[in-house]
Amino acid sequence: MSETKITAADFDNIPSTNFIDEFVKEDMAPGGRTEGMQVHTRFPPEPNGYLHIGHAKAIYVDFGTAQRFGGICNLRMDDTNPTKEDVEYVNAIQEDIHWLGYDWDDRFYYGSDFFEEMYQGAEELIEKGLAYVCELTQEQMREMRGDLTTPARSPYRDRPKEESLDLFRRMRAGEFEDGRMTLRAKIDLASGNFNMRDPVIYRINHTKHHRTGDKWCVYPMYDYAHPFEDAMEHITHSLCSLEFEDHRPFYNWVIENVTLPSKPRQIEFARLGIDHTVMSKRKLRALVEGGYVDGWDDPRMPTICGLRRRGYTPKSIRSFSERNGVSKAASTVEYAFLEHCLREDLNETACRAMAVLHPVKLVITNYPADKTEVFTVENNPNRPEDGEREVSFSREIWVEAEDFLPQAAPKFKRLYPGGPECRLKGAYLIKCVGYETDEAGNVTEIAAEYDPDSRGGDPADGRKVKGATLHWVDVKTAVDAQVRIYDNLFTAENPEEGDFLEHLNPHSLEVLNGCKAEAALAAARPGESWQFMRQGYFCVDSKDSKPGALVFNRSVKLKDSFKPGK
RNA sequence: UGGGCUGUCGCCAAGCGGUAAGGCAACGGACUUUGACUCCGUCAUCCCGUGGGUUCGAAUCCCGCCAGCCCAGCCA
Repeated sequence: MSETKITAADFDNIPSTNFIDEFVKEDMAPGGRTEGMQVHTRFPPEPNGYLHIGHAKAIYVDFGTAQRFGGICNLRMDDTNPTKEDVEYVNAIQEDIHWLGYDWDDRFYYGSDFFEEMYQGAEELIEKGLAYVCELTQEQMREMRGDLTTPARSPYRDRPKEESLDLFRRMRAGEFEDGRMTLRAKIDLASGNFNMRDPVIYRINHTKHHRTGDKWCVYPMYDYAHPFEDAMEHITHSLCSLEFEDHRPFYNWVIENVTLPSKPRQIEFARLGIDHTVMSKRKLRALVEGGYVDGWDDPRMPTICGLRRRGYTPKSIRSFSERNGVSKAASTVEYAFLEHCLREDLNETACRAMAVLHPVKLVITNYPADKTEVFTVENNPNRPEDGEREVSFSREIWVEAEDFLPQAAPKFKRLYPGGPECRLKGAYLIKCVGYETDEAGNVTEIAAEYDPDSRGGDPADGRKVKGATLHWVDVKTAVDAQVRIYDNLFTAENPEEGDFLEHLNPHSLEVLNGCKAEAALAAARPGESWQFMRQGYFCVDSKDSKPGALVFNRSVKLKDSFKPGK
């Protein structure tokens, strides 16, 4: 995080990346609302589930905005509803944010840190005649809320403040059961904005809170708690998603009417949507609890932990968030863009290796049966500093089934009898001379001849190689692996429409057993990503991989310009 | 139907009165011991949801209309 102190005069020199930056600059400018202050934001998740890629955008907006302006960003667990929240999630949330590469130093808060102050603030509102205890039941309140054109009502609205104060104190003391009464802000029952029709700001709930235990039985509502927390933490800019735009008038009402140490400003932006997946916690939870996926960290999930297990890197997710931009227009980004950001990072950093997903044995008929050679290949052509590794080669090797065809096909420049000379990456040039099949006609073995004068892959006479370069694995030293190939979790572009479970993709997971990998991969570590030549990027599974039993998750496939046929 | 917000290329997104950035996707081509990467080129000619208006001049200002999203939890 940036340590630089920025002065008001410096703000003009910081380029704006989005409309929020413009607002911040306006506030920080001479004469502005927060002139002379340090930009201070916060990321306020409710600890009731795991973080997903949508949160990654919010994290980027909250932490990133602070960073750009030399400011700071707090992490706050918004835990004002004990019936939904649990400590289980608190640690996972912190871990995910750190993994993404952001840090809040010692500024870690809980909304519940301010319960006492919030309570005092509520008494202040009562004393000012701006809040009252309402005894309407939930059903009655709903009935009396009015509708789009008729105002709401409450018979308790004009109750003397002494009476409300007494009742509110007894609410806190635990005299009443859940739902018996509420504290409401007294604003405008006829407002076109329902959030201003005397919103409930405190409710009774005798559930044990994950942090404060049984200390409280009255809890503040989000709309009251959030501006309060922001002000207590001296947040200058409270960035949140679009659905809270309607709540801003009440946010400001609280800031204006309760004695608070600072006056934050709420700015809303559009939340992130990605096609072929769902983002709401409710739906993600349904996928986990319904057993449709393996858990919150299933590699198909858009959760941070799922993406991590899939092989996504923090850098790729940050880049995705940043390059998506921030605006107020509801958007659904294509999954292809997320994939692009990952490829971009992995192409740079992932070591190459050879592995065969659908192995077929290829016998080099003119190569001695008892001979083994060792070739040296670079780990990453983009980064010579990553070194080289050795691969063994002998008469029998595994090659990819799709690299062979019984006969020629348009544009196909790999193996087929009488086909072009192909290069075995780092080894020799070969030509296919035949093949064998079983009774069903499946190819069981391919026969080829090699050119002994092409050691390393370069023909001695310098002739041009017509065929493609193929990856391969020596049969003698190959290690077995399981490979998991993933596809979209949903077939529909927007599964949010209707019953989202109807759009589940039955082929979102394909498990391949008996895959062959080169010997060096036996030492691969969980979480490491490799590029298996032309097959994509694969991450060693962090849960199911054990020594001697490799499991790879394909994070993303490579782009492929080869289109068979014509 | 009341309130709030949004509408610029298939998907994101700049643009803030001076004559439509960029990225992804797509499509050509070059290069290549990954049909990857990289590189070059094409991709909103009377156009910026739409109809008017103001102006020498508008995607940008004004008015109307249309479409989409959010709000009637003692959830966040």
